[in-house]
Order: sequence, then C-alpha cells, then structure tokens
Amino acid sequence: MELVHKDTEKIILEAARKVFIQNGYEGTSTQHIADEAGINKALLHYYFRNKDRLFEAVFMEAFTKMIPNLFVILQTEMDFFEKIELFVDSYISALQQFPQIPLFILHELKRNPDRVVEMISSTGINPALFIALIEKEIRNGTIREIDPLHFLVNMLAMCIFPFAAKPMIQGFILKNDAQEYDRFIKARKKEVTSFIINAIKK
Amino acid sequence: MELVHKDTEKIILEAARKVFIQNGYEGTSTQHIADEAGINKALLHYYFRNKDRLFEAVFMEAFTKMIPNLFVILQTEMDFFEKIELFVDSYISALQQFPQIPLFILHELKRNPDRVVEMISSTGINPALFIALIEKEIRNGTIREIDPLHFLVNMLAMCIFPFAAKPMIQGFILKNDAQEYDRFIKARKKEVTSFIINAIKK
DNA sequence: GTCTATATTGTGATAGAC
DNA sequence: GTCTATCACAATATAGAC
Repeated sequence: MELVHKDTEKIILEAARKVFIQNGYEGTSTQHIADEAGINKALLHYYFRNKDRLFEAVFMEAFTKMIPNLFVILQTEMDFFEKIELFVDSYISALQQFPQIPLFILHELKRNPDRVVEMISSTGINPALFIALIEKEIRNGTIREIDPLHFLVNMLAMCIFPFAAKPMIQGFILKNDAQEYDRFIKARKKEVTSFIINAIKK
Repeated sequence: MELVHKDTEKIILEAARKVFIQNGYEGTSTQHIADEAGINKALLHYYFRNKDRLFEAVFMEAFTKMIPNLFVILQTEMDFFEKIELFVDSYISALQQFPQIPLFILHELKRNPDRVVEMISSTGINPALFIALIEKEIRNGTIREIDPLHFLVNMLAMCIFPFAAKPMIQGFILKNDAQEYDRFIKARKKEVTSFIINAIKK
C-alpha cells in the first residue's frame, strides 16, 4: 500500500486510524485493518498485542482532536467578541480537517463512558475557566445574563453537530447534494459566529 | 422475562429495540437479543427471518422519533416566537423520553447513508416550508436577516447535541455527576429558547 | 520482523424433533 | 410455535517456520 518505506508500526497505525474512525470499534475487524495496511493479522498482533490496544492508540489521538486546546484563545486579552469569532473559526476549521472524528468519538465514548474521566486529566482544559470568563463579561456588561454552561454547550453544539449529522443534513435538508453540503459547511463559520454574538450581546 | 403473555413477536421486537439502540447494529448479536427476550435465536429467525430485517424494524421506528412531525407547529397561526418556543419545548421533551435515539440514528445513518433518501418520503416533512416561513418573517420585519438553513441546523443542533454527547457533557463539563446532567437537561428548554430568540429578534 | 498455519471462540442461520 | 442440535463461516489470537 505504501511505496515509501515507513515504520511498519506507523503504517499499521495509519490503517487502523482510517478503518476504526470510518467503521467504529465493533464495525472493524483486524483482517480489515491488515488488508488496508497491506500486511497480515499476525504482524498487527506483533506490534500492538491485540485489537484493544491498537484501538486505544487511535482513540486517544482522535479524542485530543475532538477537544482541542482552543480554550486558550478564550484566556487571551482580545476583545470578547473577537475571541468568540476566533474560537468558532478555529474549531470548525479543525473539524473540517477531520470531519469523521465527532461521530466516532461520540459513539465510542458511549460504548465506554469511563474513558472520559481518564481523559479529563490528559487535556489541560478546565470548564471552570470558561465559566469564570463568561461571568466576568456579564459583570462588565459586555453581554447579557446567560448561563455559562448552556452557552458553552450551545457553541459546541453548533460547531460539532453539522459534522456528526452529515448524512442527515446532506440527505434530508440538502437533497443529497454533496457540493451543497460542502458549501453549507464553508458558510458556517460566519453564520455561527453572528448567531452567537446576536444571542449574547446586550 | 415477561410474566404477562404478549405476542412473542412483540417481545422480541422490544428486546431488539433495547439492545440495538444501546449497542448499535454491529455491537449487537442475535444471541444477545434472544437472551434479553428470554427466548432462543431460532425463534428470532422464525419471526424476523434474519438480523437485518429485525434491525430495519427497530431503525424505522426510531427514525420517526428522531425527525418528529413537530414541523407542523411552525405552520400554525401562532406568534412566531411562540412557535419557536413550542417547537423547542416539544422536541426536547420528545428526546427526553428517548435520549439514546439521536446517537443511535446518527451512527446507523452513517453506516448506510442511502437510507435517508428512502426515509425522506416516509416522513411528510419538507424543509422548503420551513425556509419559506423564515423568509416571510424576515420580510415582515419580525426577525433579522438570517440564513434559514443555518438557523434550522442551529435549532436542531442545540436540541439534539446534548443527548448525543451525554457522556462528554456529563463527564467533562459536569464532573461525572448524573444528577447534574439531569438538572442540566431540564433547564435546557428555557435556555435554548431564549438563546434562539435573542439571536434572531430585531 | 514477517509470514503461514492453526487453535478457539462467537456469529448468523437452518434442520428437524416435539 | 418453540425448542435443541448443528452447520458454515468469521472473529481474535497464538505458535512456529523462515
């Protein structure tokens, strides 16, 4: 599959990433991964011991893409509305690069919710900082009184949902036109930003 | 499993519903369903022929819950903002009854996106009607100029996402407190409604 | 490191007794 | 209608040759 010689381990990991993220843990066989990597199952076990460990490697990597460290943006000294715009822009851009990640993570997290707790510490993100920021802006009178947690979830929802619900949106709303879907995603940064700002500004 | 005698067919369907929606098509074995129903695999095949047909029955039923006919609300003669409030209230209430449906449908739709097209005709919903409604309200000056499609997706996102992302929200934002999550969901109708109305009103 | 061959268990599905 | 027994096959995983 690969003409250039990479580490075999990396080739396997790359194949696993592709197949797992496309089909999920249970929808994936080690045979399928081996075929994709152009090797055989035994070699896969040689490098990663078993299916679970290989999956774990893929999952962790994907998780950090799902919860990126974009929250640092919110802690800078920019104008608040510019922060929001930059956050939405950056997050949607990141998801455009890996559009399959949201549904993959959501599904696998449901299969094993305990993982979230383990993962929390690995990312440096603390929702409390976000809450504090919003409360400060309310006191300053920059924005109207809103619940910070619901606001956070609203932002994430509007950024993430269109990717997780791609088949529904494309098939149901956009008459199954793939080009329409691409245009829709491209327009979203602007649409979401203005929607949010209008919702919270005083 | 059932003391009262129901139709065996219904008992199997009920078990299949539970197991499929919890674990997805590929995460479910016919054995698992048979155990849940308190019967054996052979009987399952007697009534539903194969796994696919049984799944199809479960999926179709679930799909109509995911895309409910709440759009009729929007076609009534109420005040526009009251329509929005009623839509959000009703939809979140419906999802509260079946909180696992969103992620189930999203995942299974990805596995077979062609289904959406088939399903479109079965529901009587037409996004064009929604678009026309929004455009009318813009002309009337009730709301500011927004893209109707993005607005529709924003509404759906804010209603659906908290259910699809339950493990993430509960584990990551709410420190893994199940009661906190319940309170969060209860508060959402009000939060989402006011967020939307502030975002679109002139 | 990489392969073939194989062990072992689980899967969807059917045959046939009752 | 409902069961047990069984088939054919696919799954994960390991042993052992090279």
